[in-house]
Amino acid sequence: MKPASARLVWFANVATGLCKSWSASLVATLKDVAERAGVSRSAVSRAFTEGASVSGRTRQKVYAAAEELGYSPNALASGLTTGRTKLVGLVSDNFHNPLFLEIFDLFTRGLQSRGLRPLLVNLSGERDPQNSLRMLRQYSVDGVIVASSTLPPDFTRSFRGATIPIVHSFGRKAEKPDVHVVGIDNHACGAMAARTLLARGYTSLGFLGGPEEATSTQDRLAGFLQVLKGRKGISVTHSFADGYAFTAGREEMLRLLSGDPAEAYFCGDDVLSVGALSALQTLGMSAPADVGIIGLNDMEMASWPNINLSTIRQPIEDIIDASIELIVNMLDDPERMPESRLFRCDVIERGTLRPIVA
Amino acid sequence: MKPASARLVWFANVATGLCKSWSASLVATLKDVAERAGVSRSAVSRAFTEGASVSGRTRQKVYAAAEELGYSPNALASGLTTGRTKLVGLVSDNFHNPLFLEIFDLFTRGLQSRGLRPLLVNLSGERDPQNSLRMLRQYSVDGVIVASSTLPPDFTRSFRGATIPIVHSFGRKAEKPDVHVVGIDNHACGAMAARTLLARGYTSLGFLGGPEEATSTQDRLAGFLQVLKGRKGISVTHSFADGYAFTAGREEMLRLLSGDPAEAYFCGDDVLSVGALSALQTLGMSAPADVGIIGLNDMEMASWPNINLSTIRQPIEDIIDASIELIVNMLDDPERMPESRLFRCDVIERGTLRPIVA
DNA sequence: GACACTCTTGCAACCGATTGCAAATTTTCA
DNA sequence: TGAAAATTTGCAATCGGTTGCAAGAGTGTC
Repeated sequence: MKPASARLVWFANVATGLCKSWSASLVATLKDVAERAGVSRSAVSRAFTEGASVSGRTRQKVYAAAEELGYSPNALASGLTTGRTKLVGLVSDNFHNPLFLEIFDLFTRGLQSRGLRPLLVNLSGERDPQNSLRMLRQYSVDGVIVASSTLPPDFTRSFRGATIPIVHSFGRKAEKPDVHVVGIDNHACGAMAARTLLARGYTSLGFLGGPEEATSTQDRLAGFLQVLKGRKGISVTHSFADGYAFTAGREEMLRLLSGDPAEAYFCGDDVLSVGALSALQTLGMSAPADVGIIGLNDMEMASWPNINLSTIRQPIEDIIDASIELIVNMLDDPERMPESRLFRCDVIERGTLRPIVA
Repeated sequence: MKPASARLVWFANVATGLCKSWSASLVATLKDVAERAGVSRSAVSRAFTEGASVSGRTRQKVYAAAEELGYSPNALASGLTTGRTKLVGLVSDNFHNPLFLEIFDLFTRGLQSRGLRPLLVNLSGERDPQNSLRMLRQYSVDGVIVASSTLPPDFTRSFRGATIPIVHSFGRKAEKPDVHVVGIDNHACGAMAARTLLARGYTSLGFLGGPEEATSTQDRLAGFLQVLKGRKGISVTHSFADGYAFTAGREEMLRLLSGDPAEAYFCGDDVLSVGALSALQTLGMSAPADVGIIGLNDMEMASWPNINLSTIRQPIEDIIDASIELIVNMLDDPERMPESRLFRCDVIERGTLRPIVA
């Protein structure tokens, strides 16, 4: 069970060129490098550790030997002793909303640029966090990012007991959250949508939400209603789509249009809006001529000229940057008090709402 | 540096309830379980190993102790000795084509269901595989899946030297590939597109491809041209978009329409087609009335009623299943001869081509 | 040249598991 | 009942690193 180091040295003595390709398969270890450089294993370890006590001369020798052997330190072995694996769990349950491709792109790049590695976990309907938590603990991840706007509040709560740094991105804000939350104020966004529609003179308004059990849906609806409640001359209705997905939005809008639709709808997510627009189109209608539509997120597709959706922009770059920053800080200070970090949203004027009335 | 096991036992003696929450933070180890169950560490290890030699009685004792301590084995430590981490590198450079969200969804679920964990690597423009390769080696991944239809052939070639199981999904087929390739026959798809357009009576045909350097673009074009070359009465043109993305497709189609456009275009990817359709719409035109469009992939969006794109379906589920199956097989037999595994594509008739001429 | 001080280095224990081997136990069968 | 066979168990070495500690080398000063 120890051919690697033995054989390696042999090849290393034969020819550097050959060695290079072999070292790739029978991976070189600390010990191999130490022997080749004529120093102790500790010396090699220190040479690869920022700020460790090594002389320049030793470091040179070590680097040279490492280069020849194609050595690079085993992150898992070092994680075993240091307790730092640089692995970060990236947990999500939304693999159907195109926005999340943008989100994964930003997360992976952000983590990579800080030397962290995303271990992707697809919840795919699993509501019990215990399995994921156990799995992530098995891999000794340094931290966990949960990216989801739909998970029930107790999902992340389970992580509280475990002293594992966690941030919930796109989660629900709270005065005293169980874990760090980075996202937007969904309640305020709902209110913003309501005011936007009012300013354009709509008097019969509808909320076409995502799944009723999603916290984001609940909060957006609550904010929407709070602004409108009790206003005279304004009627409000609301209903929910089956999920945050195109088809769900389209179906629900088809259903609404078959009855007595509102003048304008606030859709709980852009992907729902796009579904709703498709429903309009199918019935020979369009926005804003027949029905006004405002979405939420400003996903890339919203700006496509054939969609041109008026929406509320959620600053996903800021949210993701802040999430990563929080995780990184927590690596040093895991006990840090959980806080909610919220970012402002803005209305993006495009072509699915009629203009503001004077 | 060894408070975990020591303290843990103490708590375990005090109260099981308390212990549970603590064991979550100061993670219990093999040793803790062994002590609590009154057996050796080997026994505990064996109790958690499928098919190891343990008596039922010991196993019960161990499970009971493990349950009380909230123990689950450390995957990294075990990976260190067994050489199996159950980590699989999932490498991609396409985070802008919505199709890839579907692809990531399928990959992560497929891997997870086989007990493997995806370590996501975002190439984000990096053309040199050495960095990723080194990184993946550092984490001792059991295998690597490269999911990309655009990477240059020598990207995966670098992995050949390393005896690390690798499959290239959505890659270019070859007689004797450097690594396993799973995907479609892009050349055949190009030919299929050409024949589809001919059958509908188009006489002036265009290829609107993705990036010229992408192997998939090159092969699709070659197949397209091969069918059409030398046919009299048929004219062919081709050009390339800047990337596999909406905007790129739209821009290129706008450019084409400002000149002397063909009667029908084969777009190298659905997302380009959607961009092209948007361009038509902007200029007050539509498909198939003014220009015919056929795409490739059949991404979810292609079936949305307001897009309704005629396209060639790529069976991504099959491709992904086969890729995972290959990786799993290679865990046992890493030296397995690389092969190309190709799946058939089918034309999906929707609304952007005129009907077949009699 | 001797002494005190700082910087380097190697030894050896450790991280949390696995596993070959031999001893101890149980089972089987005459 | 007893010996042989089969099963279970623990010891100790190992995987690839890290790190506290003490010894060794190097520097500066008088």
